[in-house]
Amino acid sequence: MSIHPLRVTVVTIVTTQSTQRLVAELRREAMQVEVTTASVLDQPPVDPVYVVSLDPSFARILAERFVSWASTDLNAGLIGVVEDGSPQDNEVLLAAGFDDVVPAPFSARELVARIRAVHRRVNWKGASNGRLRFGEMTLDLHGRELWIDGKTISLTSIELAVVRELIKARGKPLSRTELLDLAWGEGDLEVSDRAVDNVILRLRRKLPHPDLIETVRSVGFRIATTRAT
DNA sequence: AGATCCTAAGAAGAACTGTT
DNA sequence: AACAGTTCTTCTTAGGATCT
Repeated sequence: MSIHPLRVTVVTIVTTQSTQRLVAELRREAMQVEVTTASVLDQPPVDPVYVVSLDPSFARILAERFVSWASTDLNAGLIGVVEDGSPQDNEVLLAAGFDDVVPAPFSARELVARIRAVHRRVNWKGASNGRLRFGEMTLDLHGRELWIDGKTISLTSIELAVVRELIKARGKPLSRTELLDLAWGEGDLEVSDRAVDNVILRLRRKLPHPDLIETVRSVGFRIATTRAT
């Protein structure tokens, strides 16, 4: 069995000593590393993992841009490295959709381990359509897991189906009837609207922020496109 | 008043364990 | 290894409480 080196792109605005040390360490770990600037934003992602070195003054602005860019490809993972960042900076990046955040100064070995972990998640079972992303949520369709704010939430099959359809609707409200058709399927099984209510309730209990699923009165439910923090 | 939320209870199936 | 019994998990329904 041949082993292909893991491809990693390091994105940096300003190349610092810390960045150089990071690149050297990744290469020592037999990773195929490319260093680029934010101009990478203009191109579709080609590597499985992108390590983004962020100055805290840029972090908040750039975070959303990076995530929207990487979301166009369901196989790109994002790790933010924040120079002199605060816990609040980490929270902002995780909430924006980064898969992981490592505050500098960091242990190179720890970062390498985190890269491998994100790579495993991103390339789960090698499926190209195994993940759905929307805002701060990433849904692993195969592993039945939802990642929010760096937390992993296990879902049952019906919870997974409901979240999947809400994410696919991308903020558009879905009625209970639509959710029954899409998540439960259009088989002979008779399921009442209350079943939808209860799955939504269970999901809200599991989510770190229950308001991520909004009730649209007289219409149905939708994934929140914005959330007050 | 109608819509939504929440809790409790029961059914069904899956997973686990012990015995042969 | 195969089977049976037990336990656990998931899903659904019903009904009352709360909200708009």
